[in-house]
Amino acid sequence: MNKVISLLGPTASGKTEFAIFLKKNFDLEIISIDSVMIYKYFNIGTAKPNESILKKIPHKMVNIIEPFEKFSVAKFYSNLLDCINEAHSKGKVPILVGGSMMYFKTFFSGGLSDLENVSESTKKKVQEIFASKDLENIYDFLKKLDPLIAKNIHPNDKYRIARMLEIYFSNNEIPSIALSRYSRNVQCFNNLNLSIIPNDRTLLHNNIEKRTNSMIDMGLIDEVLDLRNKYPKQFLPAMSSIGYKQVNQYLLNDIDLLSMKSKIMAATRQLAKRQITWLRHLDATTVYTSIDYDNIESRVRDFLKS
RNA sequence: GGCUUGGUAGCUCAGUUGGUAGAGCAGUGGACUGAAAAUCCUCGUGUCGGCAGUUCAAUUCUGCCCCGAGCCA
Repeated sequence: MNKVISLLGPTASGKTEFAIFLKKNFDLEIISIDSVMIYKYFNIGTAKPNESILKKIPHKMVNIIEPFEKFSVAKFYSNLLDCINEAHSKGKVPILVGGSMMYFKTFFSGGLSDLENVSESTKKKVQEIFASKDLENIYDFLKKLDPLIAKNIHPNDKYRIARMLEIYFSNNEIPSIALSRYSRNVQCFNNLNLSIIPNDRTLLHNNIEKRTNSMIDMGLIDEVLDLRNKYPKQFLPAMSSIGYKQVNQYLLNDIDLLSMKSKIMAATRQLAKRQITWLRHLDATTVYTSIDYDNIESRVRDFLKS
């Protein structure tokens, strides 16, 4: 009794509805694998199930932190293990549903390297380096410090170069050594992994268009306004996610309503593409080209019986 | 009807003093271990509106035609 079902798919592929359908037929516990739905009050733009659905059909890992809090894969992973254990202790099989593929990857590979947390002062130090030096120089520094790690990072990838410096300063070791240190709990679950890779991109794009329009109709702009009023000067990590970012640009008069919509749709399509790239290369999952209710349901039924 | 102006990649446009063209966006494929819905990389042949003329050579010059915008009647 250590079964775990995973259902992964790109945005707008209908996985959430499908998980709810499965939950009605089997004794499952839904655990969301979504880096933005974890935030409270980010509802419409994340396509989060509404409150009455969440009440009837609880989703773990949804609405677990405040908008101004910082989250991370590490926090996600330890939370996830707790949720899985809790479900198992209740005799339920957890079903992990979502599209945050790095989170899934972390779960499948049994966790992250054993690293020190990065302190605020270290973060600041790294920021100052980036403010005072050219990216090129910083990359050269990393290349001399740790050629192995630099090889895997593109010189333009500011984000990852910064992260490697943070790792270096917090662990007092070069990143490639620090990252190779694991205190992993070996993945000891009995997994059923199901992926949705839509074979009809046009259909997916149409769904994205419909869903974006309906988000706006449902009041996405008001949701962003409310968040801005509630947290006027705070940095909200989820504000840089799709939908929220573009509505903010619209509210600042940087773009008009029409281009706001088309930018949201484009960003969503790009997200779906990246998610599909992950799915093509994550192994050990059974791939479906669309949500095939009958086939997936019988697959789940067999798995639960076994 | 006359004058002005534009018609170049799916979209917005640049360019060729005549040698068949290139950016941004979109799209595609990919990378990705603590903000990942983030961050980053790869990929550009299109009757240069149509027909004819000049020319060794026209998308570029000339003429006519078609379509759009503006102004004048």
